Amino acid sequence: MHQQTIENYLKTIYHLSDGNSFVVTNKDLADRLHVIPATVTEAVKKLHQLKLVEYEKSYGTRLTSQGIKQALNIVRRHRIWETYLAQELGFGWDEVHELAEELEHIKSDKLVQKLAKKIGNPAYDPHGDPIPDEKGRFQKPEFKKLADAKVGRTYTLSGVADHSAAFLKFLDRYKMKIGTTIKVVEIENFDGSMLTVCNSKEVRLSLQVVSNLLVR
Amino acid sequence: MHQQTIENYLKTIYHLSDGNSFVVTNKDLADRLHVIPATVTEAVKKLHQLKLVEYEKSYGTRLTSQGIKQALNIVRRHRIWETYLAQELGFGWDEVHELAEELEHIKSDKLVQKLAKKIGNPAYDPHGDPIPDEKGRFQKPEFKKLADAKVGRTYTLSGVADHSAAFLKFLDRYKMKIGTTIKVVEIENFDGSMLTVCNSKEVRLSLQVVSNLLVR
DNA sequence: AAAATTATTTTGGTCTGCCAAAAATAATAA
DNA sequence: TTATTATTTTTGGCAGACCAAAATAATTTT
Ligand SMILES: [Mn+2]
Ligand SMILES: [Mn+2]
Ligand SMILES: [Mn+2]
Ligand SMILES: [Mn+2]
Repeated sequence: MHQQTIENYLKTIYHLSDGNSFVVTNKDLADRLHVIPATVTEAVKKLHQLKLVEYEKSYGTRLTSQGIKQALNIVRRHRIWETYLAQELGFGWDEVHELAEELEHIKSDKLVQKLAKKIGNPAYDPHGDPIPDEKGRFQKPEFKKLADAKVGRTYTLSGVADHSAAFLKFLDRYKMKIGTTIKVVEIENFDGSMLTVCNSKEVRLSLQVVSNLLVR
Repeated sequence: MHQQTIENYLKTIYHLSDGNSFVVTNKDLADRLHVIPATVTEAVKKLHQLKLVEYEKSYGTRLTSQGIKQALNIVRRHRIWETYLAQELGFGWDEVHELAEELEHIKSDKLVQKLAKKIGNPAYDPHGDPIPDEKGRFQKPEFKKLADAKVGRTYTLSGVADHSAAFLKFLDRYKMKIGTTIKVVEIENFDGSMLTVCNSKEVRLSLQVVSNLLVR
């Protein structure tokens, strides 16, 4: 099995199982990886032989501890690259994911280590996602959706649930980024939209938007 | 054909034809790419269909202008990465080639452009090889082998003919790098070795070594 | 000019990652 | 508890990148 294929499967299983080792379904994997379920069946069998996943047929797949370890390493690489590209080379947070998707497969721990050092071993990537350290450790931040926030309170934007370039560019237009404070002025309970104050301006944000903004 | 395969073939053809469009032999390609000649036969046929090479059977292969263009772009990427890794991330000149061999395939001109800018759009890579610009232009420096140098003269190390880590580390031990001046004190015509002065020290260099040192 | 050597191409396979369609299993709705 | 629907697995195939061995062609030696 090609290393790159393995890595993409492991990372995807990891994300679908929400970081923990919940069982992941073949169809979900197929959808995320843009292949058909039959392809996934074959792949997870091979991953099983490599002892990277536990696999019970017709039930699902979960990472073994070995699998988690590798998955975390790839996640680390991905997020280190994203952060590096943004901080060191001036890429926008809407551009870094696609590039990191390729760069994460470059096989050199030394390189990742140097990149990380250069940007000061950050704990979070440009989207607010935590970066595992060399040993895979990280504390997951306690976010909540802005959609679940209370009127009158002020929050700090700390993450995004939607990583699409479209959404991130939308946020750019409102100068919203990780760290921006958002005050909830009023919630329209007809459509769930929120009136907020953001960069000293009043902005109305749709339910779509506020449920993809993660705040603290 | 996989893009990466194409790129590796084009780059190798380019190097084997010494930058110009000399005809390259199947066997030479096979040796450099670590495949057997039969594989090359298949590959060059496909490259021909893609109009990237001219190919006359049982004669050889040469890059078309389209092929040269692409080859130069890959060479550019490779050398930009090498320089970036060395200058910006502190990798040794003996380490950068292997990494660049992977990184050169990341498909983003914007990335390469940013890397290049960060290191000041250099004209030469850490081994003294010229870096083509975005349009593929570069002037090839006029090197000569130290082996062909004259007694009593002083030269500047400007390139290396052998890019192996072993050779580069050897040079490191003598603190020789691009820019170091070398004075030829004496040539032993029994074995072709040279007595030189290098970093204010007398050093005897074997024929092997002096024929891989390119000087100006 | 033969003979011997070397290079190239052809032919028949393997392996990997994928898909389409059919068959087998769940899971859900009626 | 049947149907109906959704998911998973099996089966048979395809394309790409490769190789081994045999068949050709070119080059070099004698
Ligand atoms: Mn990403
Ligand atoms: Mn991210
Ligand atoms: Mn190199
Ligand atoms: Mn180089």
